[in-house]
Amino acid sequence: MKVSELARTAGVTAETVRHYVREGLLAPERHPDNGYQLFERGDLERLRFIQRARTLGFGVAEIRDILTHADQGDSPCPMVRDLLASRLPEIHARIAELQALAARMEQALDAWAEMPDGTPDGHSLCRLIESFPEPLGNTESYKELNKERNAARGNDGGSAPGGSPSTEETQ
Amino acid sequence: MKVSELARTAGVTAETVRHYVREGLLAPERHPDNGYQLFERGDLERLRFIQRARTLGFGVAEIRDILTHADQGDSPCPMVRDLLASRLPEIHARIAELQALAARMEQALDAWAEMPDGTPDGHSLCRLIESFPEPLGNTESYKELNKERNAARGNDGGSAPGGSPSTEETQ
DNA sequence: TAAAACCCTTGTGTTACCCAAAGGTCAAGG
DNA sequence: CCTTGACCTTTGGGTAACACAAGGGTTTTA
Repeated sequence: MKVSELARTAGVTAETVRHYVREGLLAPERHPDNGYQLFERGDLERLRFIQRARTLGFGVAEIRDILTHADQGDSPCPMVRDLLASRLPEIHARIAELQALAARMEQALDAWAEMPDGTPDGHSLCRLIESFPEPLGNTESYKELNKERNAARGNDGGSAPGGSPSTEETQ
Repeated sequence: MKVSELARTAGVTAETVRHYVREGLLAPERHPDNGYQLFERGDLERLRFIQRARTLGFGVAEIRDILTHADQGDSPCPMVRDLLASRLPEIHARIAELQALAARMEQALDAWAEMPDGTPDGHSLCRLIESFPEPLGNTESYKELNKERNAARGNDGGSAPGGSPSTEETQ
C-alpha cells in the first residue's frame, strides 16, 4: 500500500498519514528504488488503533508512547487507564467552562435585545460588551477560560517544570 | 503607566499586554528617551474591554476589528451581536462533542474495570483500546472531534479560501 | 555605585494537522 | 517513445494566544 491508499482505506487524508509517520507512530518500509513509503496490513490496523485512541482523547505523543511500549512487549494498558482516568476530570472541567461561556453569551444576547446600538462616544466602545462584568480578581478562572481556545490539554495536566506560572516581574 | 503596572492592575501578565500591543489592540505612546511603552487611563479601560470580550468568546483578531470600528466612529455593536449569535451554536456543538468524549472515556473505564491488562501479542496492541468501535465511515465527525483538541474556533466558521477541504489525490 | 527590578526586541515552543512549492515517478494512451 | 496526469517525495510556512528565554539597555534603590 502506498500513502493515499492507506489513507483512503482508513478515512483520513494522506497528510495525516504522513504526519503520523513523521511523528513516529507509523514506520513504513521504503521502496528501494523510488523511496515510496510501503505500508502493510499491520499498518492499517495500527492506524485504526490510532484513530480509536484519538477519539478517546489521547494526543499523538501519548499514542506514540503507547505504541512504543506495546512494540517493546510491555502492556500499555495500565498507562492507558491512568491517562484516561487523569484526563477525565479535565474534560469535565472544560465542559463546565464551555457551558459557562455559552450561558454568558446567551445572557448577553438576551440583555442586548433591548439595548440600542449606539455610536461609540468617548466613554463607550460598545455598551453591549461594557455592560458586562469584568473578570474581577479572578485571574485563575480567566486563564482557565483561555484554555478553551488553546485547548491543548495534556501539556498542563502533568508536571510543571517551572513551578508557579505567571510570575514575571512579580514586584 | 508602564507595561507591568497596567498588566498588574488589570490582572494579566505583562506578556499578554505586549501581545495585545503586537496585535494592534493597544497602541501606547513611547517614551522618547528610552522607548518604554506609556499607557494611559484609556488603555486600562481598553484592556478591560478586551478582557470582557475574551470572556465572551471573542478572538483577538475579532476584538481588534471591533476596536478599530469603534475607533473610527462606527458602532461595532451589530457586528458584535452577529459574531456572538453565529458562534453560539458552535459552542453548543463543542459542548456536545466533549460530552460525547467524556461518555466514551467513562464507558471505557467502566468496561475495562473487568478486563485483564494482558501483554501485547501479535494481534493486540492494547485490548482496552481495541475493544472500541472505530470511527466508521464518519470522517466528518472524526474531524470535528479533532477540533476539540485544536479548539481554535473562529478560523473555520467564516470564509474558506480553499474551497472543499480534504481533497488531495482524490483519485 | 552596584545590584535589583524592570524595560526592550527577537525567536522559539505549544497542538494536530493543512497547504503550497519544487521536483521525481509511474501507468496509460497516442 | 513520449506526453500527460495522477501520484510520490521533502521542505517550509501557517494556525491561536500567549509563555518563556536570551541578550542587552534603563531605572530605581540600597
